[in-house]
Amino acid sequence: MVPTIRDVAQRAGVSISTVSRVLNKSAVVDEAKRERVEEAAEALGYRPNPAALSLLGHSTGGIGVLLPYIAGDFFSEFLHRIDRLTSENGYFLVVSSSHRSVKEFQAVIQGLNRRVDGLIVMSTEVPAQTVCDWLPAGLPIVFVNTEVDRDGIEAVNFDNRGGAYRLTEHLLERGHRRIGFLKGPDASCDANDRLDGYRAALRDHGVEPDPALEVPGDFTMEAGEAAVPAFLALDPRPTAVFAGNDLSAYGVVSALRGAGLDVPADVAVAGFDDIPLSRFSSPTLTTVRAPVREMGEGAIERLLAQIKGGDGRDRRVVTLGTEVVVRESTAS
Amino acid sequence: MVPTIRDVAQRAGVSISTVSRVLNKSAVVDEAKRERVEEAAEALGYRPNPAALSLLGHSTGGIGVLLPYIAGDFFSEFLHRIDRLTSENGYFLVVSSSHRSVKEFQAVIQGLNRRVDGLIVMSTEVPAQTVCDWLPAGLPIVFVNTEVDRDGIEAVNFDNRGGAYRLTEHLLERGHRRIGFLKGPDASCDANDRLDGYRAALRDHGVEPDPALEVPGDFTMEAGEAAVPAFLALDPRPTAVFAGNDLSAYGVVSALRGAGLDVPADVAVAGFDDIPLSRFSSPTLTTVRAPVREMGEGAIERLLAQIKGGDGRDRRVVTLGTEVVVRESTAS
DNA sequence: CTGTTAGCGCCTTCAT
DNA sequence: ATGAAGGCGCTAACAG
Repeated sequence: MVPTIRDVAQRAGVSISTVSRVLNKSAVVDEAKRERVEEAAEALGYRPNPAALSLLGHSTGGIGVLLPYIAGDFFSEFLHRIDRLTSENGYFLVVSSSHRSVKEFQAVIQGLNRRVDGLIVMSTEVPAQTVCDWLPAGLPIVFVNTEVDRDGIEAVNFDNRGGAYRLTEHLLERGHRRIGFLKGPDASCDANDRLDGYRAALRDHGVEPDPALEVPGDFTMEAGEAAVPAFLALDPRPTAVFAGNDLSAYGVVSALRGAGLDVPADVAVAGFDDIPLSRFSSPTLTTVRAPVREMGEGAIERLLAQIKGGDGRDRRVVTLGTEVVVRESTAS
Repeated sequence: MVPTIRDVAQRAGVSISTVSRVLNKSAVVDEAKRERVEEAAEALGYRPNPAALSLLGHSTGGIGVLLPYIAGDFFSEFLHRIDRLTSENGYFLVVSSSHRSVKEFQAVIQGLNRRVDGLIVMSTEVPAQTVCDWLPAGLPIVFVNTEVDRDGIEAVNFDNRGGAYRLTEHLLERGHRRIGFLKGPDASCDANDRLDGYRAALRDHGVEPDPALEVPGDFTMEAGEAAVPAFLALDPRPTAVFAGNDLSAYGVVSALRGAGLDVPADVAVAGFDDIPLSRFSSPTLTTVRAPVREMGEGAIERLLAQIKGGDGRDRRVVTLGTEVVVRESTAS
């Protein structure tokens, strides 16, 4: 069996309280006994039972991370950043990223409740306020890339709208006036913010947004391929397509080529996310880059601050900037 | 405060034992009381404290996953597969993927000990036996892509050596005789198995491996770029380079181009992993595909079987096959 | 300074 | 069928 504090006490010939005091340095203990206890603990390989600690209301040592299912590098990079800072601070990560419904999402988040000291939540479909209502007040939470509809909530977001706005401006500068937009999932706030930015840029440059140019999609490559016939059927045909994310942009590129059109000569294509592929594909893809690393680090830093109870924290939404990356797929 | 079993008992006008019996269906309880208890629990939103359960020696509900730092899709796809099956079975995932040293790796793995019911460990540098020695016997573990040096250990590996062997054969068939090999980290068993496969294929086809053709690397793109001068300095210069993984293969491609050489016309390049980029890059990359999905699902299934105590389990290493994917970068 | 004791929330005998 | 009591491992008062 795993040794308990009692085993250590027995081996050192002291009471369990003395052991506790030594190991937690919570009081002064006779030098000789201290050494005996330390030796005994070392010899037995004693480690306090985390369940007992957390039952006493102490820290669980866990940090929960809830993400939607995200493929690839955003996921791994984000988690990696969090992981580093988390383990450096003696915490471990409890991760969940597969929720097929809001119901399931809620169940997972509530199941995590007393298992972690704090939560980092990326919720693209459920607003922050709702998530908070599922949990006891006082549980530290930092949201990431989530719609925040109330004050007093901490979040690290990035500027979807601004990125889409500037990417659209880039297309306008290149002379495009008929710019198709491939939408993301209806419920996704990322998708909606990007659409907003696209529309706003058009308006601000004197181009009235045309609903016919906005084709439904869901961020998958298949949706990108499926959307191309709709774009090509328009009259006049769009000279550029702004896809809601890189993955679906590749679907668009692939289907356009299938239709005998060249990218960017016949139709320019742009995406959003700057996945690694975008730098290497042929053509390389014009897109918008999100500050993944800063988001991960920012979120965990603010969460740890909340947990450590520094009450001078700023309960607010931080929005990090995004950067337009111009590449071949929108070359004039 | 979060409601305890006592709150439920009080609200239902029964003792806590009765509540426990109802909620766990551990004994027959009077119909009327049962309903009252269920109502009370529902109304209060009662959920047993996981710490208390685990203190009683019951399940913690956690499954630990230890991975080395892996960029991109292998990581996210693997974790995603595990996550799905894990949460479907009512467990949650405790993840750690950043260990800069064996010491730290050991600390993390030991820290996870009583927090989880079982462990999935991918250890590319420390053999399975050593990891087992750090933990109490009896804790369910399944290794993934890890060197196993003793019987009685469960693991899901994939055939690094065979994949490298067959990819080398492919290059030989294309007529290459001077094939450079860009190595991975010395301590990585993946890297070593791939090197083994490369050498074996050469020998089996009557080509004596030349140590000068084996250039050090560490699986990063930078290492790939840095290695190119060494390859080009050889006389005769290699006509093909087999990089230990895709990422470093791209470094090689990039630096070869920088040196004015064409891939594959002047030098063929191949990698290992089949990252998503490989299908889209220019040129598309010849590589070896690992069965990520099967590994994730296989590992978690076998771990759950261990946890559920089915003792008819087969304690052995399962090695999944790999597949050579021929693309443009090695076209004749 | 140090040992004893009372819980933390829950399940599980043990009586009733 | 049900309530009372013991104890999982540990810390934090409380007595010495």
